[in-house]
Amino acid sequence: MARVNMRELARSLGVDRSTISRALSTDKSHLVGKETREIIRKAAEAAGYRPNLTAATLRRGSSNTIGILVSDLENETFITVIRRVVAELGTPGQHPFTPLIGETRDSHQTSRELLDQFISRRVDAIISLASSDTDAEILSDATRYVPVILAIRKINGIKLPTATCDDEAGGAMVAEHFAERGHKVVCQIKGPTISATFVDRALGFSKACARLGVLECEPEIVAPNATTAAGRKVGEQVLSMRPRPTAVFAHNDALALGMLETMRSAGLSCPEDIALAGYNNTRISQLLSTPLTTVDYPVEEVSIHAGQATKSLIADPTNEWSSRTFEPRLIVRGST
Amino acid sequence: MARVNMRELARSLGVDRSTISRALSTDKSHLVGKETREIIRKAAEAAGYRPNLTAATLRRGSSNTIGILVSDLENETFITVIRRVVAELGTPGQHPFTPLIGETRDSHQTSRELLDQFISRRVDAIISLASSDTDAEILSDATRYVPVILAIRKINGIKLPTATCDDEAGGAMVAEHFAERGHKVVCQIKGPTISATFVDRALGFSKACARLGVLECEPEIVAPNATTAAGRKVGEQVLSMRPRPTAVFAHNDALALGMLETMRSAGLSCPEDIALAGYNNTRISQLLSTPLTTVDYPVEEVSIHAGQATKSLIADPTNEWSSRTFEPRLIVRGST
DNA sequence: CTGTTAGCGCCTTCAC
DNA sequence: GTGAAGGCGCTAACAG
Repeated sequence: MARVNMRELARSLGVDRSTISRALSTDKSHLVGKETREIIRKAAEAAGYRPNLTAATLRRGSSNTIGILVSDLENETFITVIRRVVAELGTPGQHPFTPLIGETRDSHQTSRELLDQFISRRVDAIISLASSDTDAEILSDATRYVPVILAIRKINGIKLPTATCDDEAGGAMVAEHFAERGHKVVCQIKGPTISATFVDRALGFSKACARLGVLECEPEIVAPNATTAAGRKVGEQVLSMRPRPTAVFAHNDALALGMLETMRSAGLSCPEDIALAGYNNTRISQLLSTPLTTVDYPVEEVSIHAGQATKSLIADPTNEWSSRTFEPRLIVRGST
Repeated sequence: MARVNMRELARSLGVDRSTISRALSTDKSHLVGKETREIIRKAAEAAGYRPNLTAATLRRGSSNTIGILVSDLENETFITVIRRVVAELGTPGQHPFTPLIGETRDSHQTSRELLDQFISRRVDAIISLASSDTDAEILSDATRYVPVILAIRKINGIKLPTATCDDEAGGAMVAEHFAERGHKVVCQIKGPTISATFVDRALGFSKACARLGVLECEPEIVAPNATTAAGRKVGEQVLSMRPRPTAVFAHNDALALGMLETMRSAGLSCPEDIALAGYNNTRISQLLSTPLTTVDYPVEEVSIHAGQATKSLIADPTNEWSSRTFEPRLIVRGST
């Protein structure tokens, strides 16, 4: 694994290391004579020279890297936001920021370790799409070293720039829709309450139900994860409720999918026996046998705001940056 | 953004930098007196000391990091393999390897840039789940600096350790199944031919058709991407074929999903009007109104083999490591 | 436009 | 069990 460094390259060309450095940099190459620059570039290419970015980072104090924390790589909404934010920050090469992606799977331990890694590798900013309330401390701790931006999932009682969706409004929309359709007895399949997202969806839904005189079944149902598998499992609890709800609000599309599967196994049809709504408007939601009523997530706005906050804070960490909440939109389809 | 370094920490405690280094390391802390070690650990914690891993990497020559190249973060099979391989290599903290994930979206340019980044950041190994034939050169070039392992997608005519599925066999299985069901006129929705995966699936299917006397419609249909959107689009070409095929083999489940949607829009039902098979056995495939016949991908075996090859080559880059091909399995469901 | 020089923060050999 | 010292490869002052 032969590795040429600047010193050797310089020696072989009879110039100084600093000239090589300048010639190969994007922003200082104009300081080098055109001919010299070309010679150096060719020689570097020929020698298979690869700059050691860890050395550059050490020297420069910054790595041109951003850390992205995501709770679940199988969640389409997260992936869309990651892509959009990465595009906003510029592709590697053109723009300077290379994204480092780490998946937490909602493990506090993993979150802590990945945050440590990011900080220790001197990322220029951290964007968390994985924040749960239990991470409040480690995340605000991280801000002592590097700007931290939250997207999708906010944390209450912590002052960090955040781009998120008005989940309370989203939950309320679903409740209002159920009421309009004449449902009297309903229930929620809640996502894990460590995430403020799900707490807000639940709250918005419950408040609206109370206001509209719609009954929410007891006991409350909380899925351990916001996944299809979990939805399938807790779906059985829903079916055994008495009185049985005629409409169910699942806190995301994956949970709704699981619920749908359980219903199918039980020989129940949707929406005739039980109406069902999800959240996020993921691609599958419209491909199902019964297309799913769901809440469209303002992915675009959230991504752009998060990306711009990140850029601004990298440019100057003392910049003030406001948190913003964007509006969701109800999409009515065949399942309700 | 206050950052304490070893030197300052050492000064404040009246010990030498090297003692701090030893006390805080996992493998050399036994060289430090028990008391001193505890004092140092506490002080580091209190001061918010974060080791600068870029400096450590520079000094040590290796980063305890592996680069993972993936073509599409929305592809469930890739994500499953990533998770499995990461688990195989150990979680950060416990084990030494932190995964850096980069998405190429099948762009040669992006692949090249990410590879450069990985090499320049001195990753200890690169696992590519994104290899297309056009990347042959940059990938084998990368092996001059760091071990490169291919998973899922192999590249023909390049000698790299590879863990993949026997896609030719998988394609043949589908053709045989179609023949058994009595189909005489069939077609394929092929994935992009830059990936050997799809070339093999096509070849296996075509060979078996020829052998079994099943007619493949002309002209061949190749989707620009292996996504649902692309499947929906080329699906229209399929419907306009004359004679119209009675069975369609889509090269993955996402393409099949798109085809299914196009069929539904055209008022055709599956399998009555057209039978449909996919590939990968992704979770949605069994959740569809018409559960999809598909080919189960040997995810577990591929991941384990790739992970072990990676560990072995990190330990010693000169280790011989064989490529292996694992067997797929046909899953027959309602769509055929 | 190019060379000289110093040092980023860490780990490791060597000495005691 | 601890200290001293050098250098990993690079960039940014400063000089010329």
